Amino acid sequence: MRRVRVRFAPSPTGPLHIGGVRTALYNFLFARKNNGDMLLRIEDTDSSRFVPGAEDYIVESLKWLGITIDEGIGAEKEGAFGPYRQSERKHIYRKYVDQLLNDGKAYIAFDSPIELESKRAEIPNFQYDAQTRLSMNNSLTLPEEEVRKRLENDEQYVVRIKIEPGEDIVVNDLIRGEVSINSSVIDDKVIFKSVDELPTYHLANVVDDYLMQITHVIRGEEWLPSSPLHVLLYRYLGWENEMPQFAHLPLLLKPDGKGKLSKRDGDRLGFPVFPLNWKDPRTGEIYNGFREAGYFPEAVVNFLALLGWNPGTDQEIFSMDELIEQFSLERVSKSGAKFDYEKAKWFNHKYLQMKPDEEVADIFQRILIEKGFIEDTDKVIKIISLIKDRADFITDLWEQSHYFFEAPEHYDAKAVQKRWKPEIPEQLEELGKMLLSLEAASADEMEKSIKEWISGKNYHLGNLMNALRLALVGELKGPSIFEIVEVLGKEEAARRIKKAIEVLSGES
RNA sequence: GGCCCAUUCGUCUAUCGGUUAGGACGCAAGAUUUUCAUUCUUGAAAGAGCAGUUCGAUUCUGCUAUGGGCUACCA
Repeated sequence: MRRVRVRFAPSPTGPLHIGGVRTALYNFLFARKNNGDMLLRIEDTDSSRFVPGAEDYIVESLKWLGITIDEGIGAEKEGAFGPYRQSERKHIYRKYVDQLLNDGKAYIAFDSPIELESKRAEIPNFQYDAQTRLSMNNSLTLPEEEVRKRLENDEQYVVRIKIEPGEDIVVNDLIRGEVSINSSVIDDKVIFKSVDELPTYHLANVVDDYLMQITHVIRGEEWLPSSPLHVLLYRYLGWENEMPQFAHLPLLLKPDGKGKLSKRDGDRLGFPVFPLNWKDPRTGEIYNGFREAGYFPEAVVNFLALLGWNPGTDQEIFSMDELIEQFSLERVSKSGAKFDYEKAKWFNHKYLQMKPDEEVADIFQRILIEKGFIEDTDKVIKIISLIKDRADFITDLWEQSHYFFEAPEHYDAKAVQKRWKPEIPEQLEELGKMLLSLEAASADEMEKSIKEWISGKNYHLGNLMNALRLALVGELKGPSIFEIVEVLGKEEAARRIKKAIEVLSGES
């Protein structure tokens, strides 16, 4: 058995899409599960679509998610099969192009883009193939002498694969089983272009996968239709025995409507579709990332892993190690999965709840400092323990806890109307005084004393407690009122009571 | 248009010929909570359609429909 080697091979044309992230994740899980190697290769054969910074973005995204690379770009040690950027492998491809040319498996074509365009406009369903190639400008139709002259004159050309028609090509897909397609419907794809001396994706990925000894090609379903071409390429190159196994992953679809998830959907529906924030260097356009939206990488990984794969059990929460342990391509589903943002949020909620309060407090401290609050660590931990379960994100924490740090500036109008009864100011004032005279300082003790006091006075418990909450928080929300008093301290609580009476009774 | 792939609750999915078709998200109701949330309980919610194979089909086959992908000197 050969050592398992898989690759994630994105092209640096912009930020890494979340679907690409999932492809990377499945490659990674498969490699780890089988004690194999995970390579990162950059497919930058289209020089015109290169976007600066995209490669770094890819590496940083994978790193953030805990998808570690063993070999290639972003690996600790690059590895013995480099270079891992296709643009740096120029010198390697030429040899195989010549081999195909010499073996009569490919030919040189001079048709200009304009000529091809007009051909397509002229003939419906025009395809450059066995039917049409003899009516085109190429080394099959031009005299040898003419071809040589054109090449000597540095005329632009492309190399096309010469597909033999009428043969059923079978691709054995690990997820879908046998997929068969007749070679007559495959066109003579461009495999090399003289303009930048680079191969196209089809040739480059076959050559590189072969040379890098890739055993499994795990990629998106959009490659399924061209995989027979790749099989043919392996065959024409004489590598069919070393051909990797294919696994085509179902696509990630839009949550509403139709089509595969695109970058526009994020803006349109208000959630990220990229791992990290990205600013387009040309347009200045901002794309939102999961990281900046407050997601934990573990939650994103967990969510993504289950979009298109499941182990057949009821387990929902998986650590990376558990995913590795349980992952298999056989259990990847065949149909596309709609991106469910609500579920993504739920995963993050779960992960937030699982994090120790100390750890959450540590992150929250940084937010507090940014807002200008210097707070005692134990106090912050205490607050986190009180409010954590009502937050989905670290970024929700401030919204849920601000009243611990700053007195309310205004009071929720609806709540005031409902709970600020005429008798309340007097009762609250008494309560404030009583509070200050208490020896007890813990929530439990205070609860006991205050409740006793209220029932002794025959005051309405619900009304008074809610009014107190209104005075302390400004709204009718939050954890136990006595816990709040404990954290605030009796003095601060009394101050807030006084202020609420001034503000609210002044108005009424 | 041509080719390829897919099709179970609104969504993600389980089921590898015989199940009251299970779980999760979301939704609804109830309980708990002096509030909000959490939590717990309960509920509504699915085999695209039509043939065929079979004692028996969600499961196998075919057709139709629907959805998706590909059809570039892009990946």
